[in-house]
Parts: sequence; structure tokens; C-alpha cells
Amino acid sequence: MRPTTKDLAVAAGVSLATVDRVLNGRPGVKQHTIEKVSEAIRKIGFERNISAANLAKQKTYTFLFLFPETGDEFLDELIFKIREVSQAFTADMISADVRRIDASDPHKVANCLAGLGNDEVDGVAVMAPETPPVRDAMNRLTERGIRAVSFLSGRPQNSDTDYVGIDNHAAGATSAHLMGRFIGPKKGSILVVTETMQARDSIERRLGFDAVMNRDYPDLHPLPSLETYGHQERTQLVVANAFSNNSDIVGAYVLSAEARTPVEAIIGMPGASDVVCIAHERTPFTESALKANQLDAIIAQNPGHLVRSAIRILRARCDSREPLASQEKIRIEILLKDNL
Amino acid sequence: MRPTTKDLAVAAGVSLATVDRVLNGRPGVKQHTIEKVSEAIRKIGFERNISAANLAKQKTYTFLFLFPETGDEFLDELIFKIREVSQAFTADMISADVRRIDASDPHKVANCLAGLGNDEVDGVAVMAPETPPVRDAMNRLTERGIRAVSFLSGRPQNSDTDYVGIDNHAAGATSAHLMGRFIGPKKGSILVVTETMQARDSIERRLGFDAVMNRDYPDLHPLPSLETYGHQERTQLVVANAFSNNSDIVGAYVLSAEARTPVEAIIGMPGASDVVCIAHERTPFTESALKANQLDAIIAQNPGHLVRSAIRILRARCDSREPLASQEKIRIEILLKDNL
DNA sequence: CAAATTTTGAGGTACGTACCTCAAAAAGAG
DNA sequence: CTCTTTTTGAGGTACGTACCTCAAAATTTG
Repeated sequence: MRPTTKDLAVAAGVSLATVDRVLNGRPGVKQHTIEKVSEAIRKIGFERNISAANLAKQKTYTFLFLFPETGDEFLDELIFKIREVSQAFTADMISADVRRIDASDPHKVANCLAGLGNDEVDGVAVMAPETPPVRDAMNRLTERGIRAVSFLSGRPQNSDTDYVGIDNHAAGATSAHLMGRFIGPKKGSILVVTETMQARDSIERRLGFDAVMNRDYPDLHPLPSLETYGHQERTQLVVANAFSNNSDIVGAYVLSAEARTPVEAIIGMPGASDVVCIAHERTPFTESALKANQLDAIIAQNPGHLVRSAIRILRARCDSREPLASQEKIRIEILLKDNL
Repeated sequence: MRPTTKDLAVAAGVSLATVDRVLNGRPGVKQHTIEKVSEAIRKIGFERNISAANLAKQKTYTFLFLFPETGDEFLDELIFKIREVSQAFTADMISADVRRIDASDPHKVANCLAGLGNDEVDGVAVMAPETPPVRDAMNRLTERGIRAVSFLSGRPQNSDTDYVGIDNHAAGATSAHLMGRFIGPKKGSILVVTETMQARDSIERRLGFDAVMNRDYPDLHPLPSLETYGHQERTQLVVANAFSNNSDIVGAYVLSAEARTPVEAIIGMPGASDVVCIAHERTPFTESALKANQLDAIIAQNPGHLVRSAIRILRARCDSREPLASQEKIRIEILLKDNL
């Protein structure tokens, strides 16, 4: 049988009250006694029964996903998953909600984070560009005892904040590898399109992509990144320009999660059916484009895993546990028609 | 606040004792009362606090993984993961163990299953070929209240037993797709190697592989499956024979989890560096072969996910809950050098 | 050495559920 | 209508932990 606090008290030669004081960091215990208890914990392998503790504390975990106001189908899918996962986690006394704010304004994000009360929320998953105000606000949250993770975007480099999402450099490298192999012996240029190169994920994907292209596929020339800014007409224009300026386009890589507009522009170009086209994230659109052979592969991260991972990490941090790293590494999925 | 049994009693207009009788299926309650309580459950959205219930019941989940005695590196990895995951799940009062038996003898497997006591084990994940004795033994286990899932091999087709593992038909199809694209415009034969075609997973992978090859890549001809029976000399022989009988081999697909022997035989053949080679499962060997460009892709299933999924499904079944299907579908991972 | 202070122990209640007993109420049988 | 049986209620204890109070013991201070 698993040892309880009672067993621990006996093993440490102290009373239950003292064990309680030590376990919950209450004052008025001699250093020597603390050590006696700590040693007994190791000796008998005591592990606090978190369920029982949460029951006694009436603890419920409340987590918040802070998402941008504007978003693509992938964001919708994430929000749907949060509701689904939240449902499934009620048994674990966890509830998760979504709040959407204008992520383009770092101060709004920071203000929102600053306005969160300790009684209101136990942890936040923030999806917003990494800017000093946001980083500061997240650090201040942590100081106040509210856990924070970076969700998909904006992993602070030199911070110890947890990050939930794929390794974007590796994702770009994987795209390049796949594209190089799919294109085969042909030579030519590669179109690279994104919503904005301001976003950290786009930058990293591009770097990974270029690294592999340069190293392994010298016959392929990635063109400078085209930015769509999310506007359909602009996308149409820059893609058409790129095709008319480069008659040798053999591949297209859409960096951003918003794939629909760029992909539709690309497949509308003459001769586009011979262009190997790779995009990110599984959405109703990318899925049907893959089935219709308009896309050759999708580089994806599983929305359900992302959401669950964020919640597991936040919960672990709330319990002062270390998350299981091997479980929380989000895999880069390669989707083809046959493994959708 | 989440409604408790007390709230439920008030809402149903009955006493706590009656609520308890209904919730735990104890006898001596009028049908009409049961319905009153059930309706109140729906009305106030009552959900049993499983942590509290398990605490009261002193319930701990004990799960067993039944694995073959002989196995490859992938099996070792699985066993390692079971220990790791078991550790992480102690907080949830779950413990998982491994028992290894001679899986080639269905009766030994069946006997082992039959010998499991209800007090000893709550659920079993069985990795053994699907044979009538095993299927029967699993059904009888279920009847005795011990949950069972098929792990990787031997999903009974017409049974409602849960299955943990990838869709092997889709995995074969994915391999074919990838191989077709990687080989490009060349024509030729494809070597297909496996430990044994007796195994259901090999059969299904082969079917999926052939389906896509026939449909999409008419210039590629998959050869009849070579069986190694796990013997190194035999492998060497059949592979060498295949190469000397077929001068146009452009691809090789290793179906089975044991990839080392076949892959080593293949890369030892003259001209093998031009052969696109795809194998299953990530192991130290396949990983290094991928990095060394000896393998072009690995089709994998994540051992950690497999183990966790099996445990989550068993736990859900023990609690008479439905597992979350979208979480438990094991994804077919495509591993390239860049997303290892 | 006594007084003040710190440290420890003993005991309680609570969380939400399970499971038990015993008595009271309701329903059915004759 | 009485007697038997079924159904229900009231109350208790327990699980492992948290958190509280009060007194006793140990230690430090003057």
C-alpha cells in the first residue's frame, strides 16, 4: 500500500501536524525537523496523493487560452478542441476557457494579462507575438503565482517560459527535404509565401527551409518571401508577379497557418499543376486541397495535442511538478493523402 | 460550484442514501425513484467526482502489458516507455507492468490471460497474434470485469475490443505514396520484406501499399513479400536472390518492426544507394540509418503515445467511460532526417 | 532559574464519495 | 385492516490530505 501522511509521521518520528507543516511549508518548524521529515519522505517513498489534496483544498484548475481576435480556420479548430478537451478534463477538476484579444497590440495583451486575478485563473496559454511588454507581463504573472506558457507563437528565447508548439526550424527543414525529394531531378525556383515575416514562426520556418535547401538541393532556388498581410487582392498580385517574373517555379511553400488565400492564388496560376506545393496546418481547406492533389503535403501540428499539452504543462506547474518532456514535445506531422 | 451528491439528493427529492443506491447500482430502489434521480442528474448536470470516489473506494488501477518474449529494439523501447509512463501515472493511482510470454503459442497466451485474478489486475494490453484461443480468452476476461485492449497486433475484426496502434493499411498506403514520390519518374521493381506474412499488421500494410502502388504508380512493380523469419542468414539469402533475379530494383519497403536485419542486407547490395528504402518504427538503428541516408523515411508510431493511449483507454473502460476517440487515434508519423 | 518564545503534538472538522446499519415509512399480501 | 415485505431516510465511519485551535513540551533569553 502506498504510504500516507500518517506513515510518514511514524517514519519521521514526528506528529501528523508537523508533517503537515513541512509538506505545506508552514512556519514554525526547526530546520532539523524539516530534514528528518524530508529524509523519511525519501526513505519510505512518500508521494502526496494529489487527488486527496485537491479534494481537501477544494482545488479546481482554471486555465485560460489567450488568442488573437482575427484568425484562420486553424484557430477555429484550436478553439473547438479547447471546448472538447475542457469537457474531457472536467473529471480532473480542470476547466479551460478562451479569451480573444487584439494580439497585434502588445499593450492590450499585456493589460489583459495584468488584469487577471489570482482567484480567477491558475494558468494562461498565450498566443501573441513576442514583444517586450508581453514578455514582461508574462513574467509578472508568474511572479504572482499564475503560470504562463507560450502557445505556438512568441516563445521568448532567453526565458524559461514553457513553449507549446512544434520546432519551427525543423518544420521548415522538413518541408524543404520533402519538397526537394518530391521535385526530383528538376531545377528551378521555389515560391515562399507567408502572411507576414514579422511572425517568429515564419522566420524560423524560413531559416530551416533555406538551410536544407542550400545544403541538399543546390538546383532549387527559394525566392524571397512574399508577404500577403492577409489580403486576398494583394496575395493574388504578389503571386502573379512572382510567376511572371520567374518562369521556372517548380515548388511553393506556404509558411503561415493561413494557407487558403496563398494556395488558391498559386493553384490558379497557369502550369501550377506541376508545382510541388506544401503548406502548414490541417484545416478543411488544406485537407480538401491535399485530396485534390492541389497540395502535395501538409506540415501539421495536432490541435488536440497542442491544447492538451498546454493544459498538462500548466497543471504540472500548478502542482510544482516537472512536465514529462518526452510527452510534451509536439511532433511535426507530415500529412499525405493516405495518412490524413 | 460543481454539484455534489448532496445537491443531487435535494434536486431529486430523495435522501443521500437513495442517491448512493442509484449511483452505485445497489438493489432495493423502485424504478420510479431511479428515474427521478437520473432525471435530476441530467437536470443539474451532476458528474461523479472520480477522484473522491476512488479515494473512498481506495481504488488503484493495475494494468498489465502482455508482450512477446522475443522482440526487437522497438519492443525494448515500448517497455522502457511503460516504466516511464507508469512512474508519471502514480499520481493518478495507476500502475502498469509488463509480463512477457511466448506469444507464438496462443494457448500460453490464453492460459496467462485466464490466470489473471480480478484482484490482481484491472486491465490488460495484449500484444499477440489474433487467434481464436486468444480472442476467446480476451472475451472471457472482459466478462470477468477485467478490461482488455489489443496492443499493436491482433485486432480482432469482428470484436468490439479496443485496439491501440496505427491503421496499418493507411501506413502501407503512406509508404507507397512516399516511395512513389521519392523514386520519381524511374521505373522498376520494389522489394518488400517482412519478418513473417503471418502477422496481421504485415498483411494490412502490404495491402495498403499495393493499393496505392497499383493506383498511382503503374511504373513501379512491388515484388512478392520476402519473409525473413527473423534469421539473419536467411534474410541475407532471400534479399541477395531478389537482387540478382531483379536487376531493376528501385525501392525497398520493410514491413515489419524488426528492420535491422533486412535493411542491413539491402544496403549491402551493390547499387543499393540508389534504392529508395522505407522501414517502420523508430529505433536506434533506423534512426542512425536515416541520418546516414541509408533509409529515406521511417513510418513510425510513437511508443509513448501507444503506451499512454492503452492506459487511458483501460482507465476509461474501468470507469465505464467512453475514451476520447480523437485523442486515442494513433497517428502515422513520417520521419525524415529533419523531423527526427 | 524563571520567564518568554519557539517548536511540537493532539485533536478536531472538512472535502466528495462509498458503504454500512438501523429504523421509519410506504407498498403489497392476506 | 393487519402483517409482511419492500423501499426510503437518517446517521455514522472511512479514504488521504488540508487547515485550524489549543495545550504541552522544548528551547532560548534575561
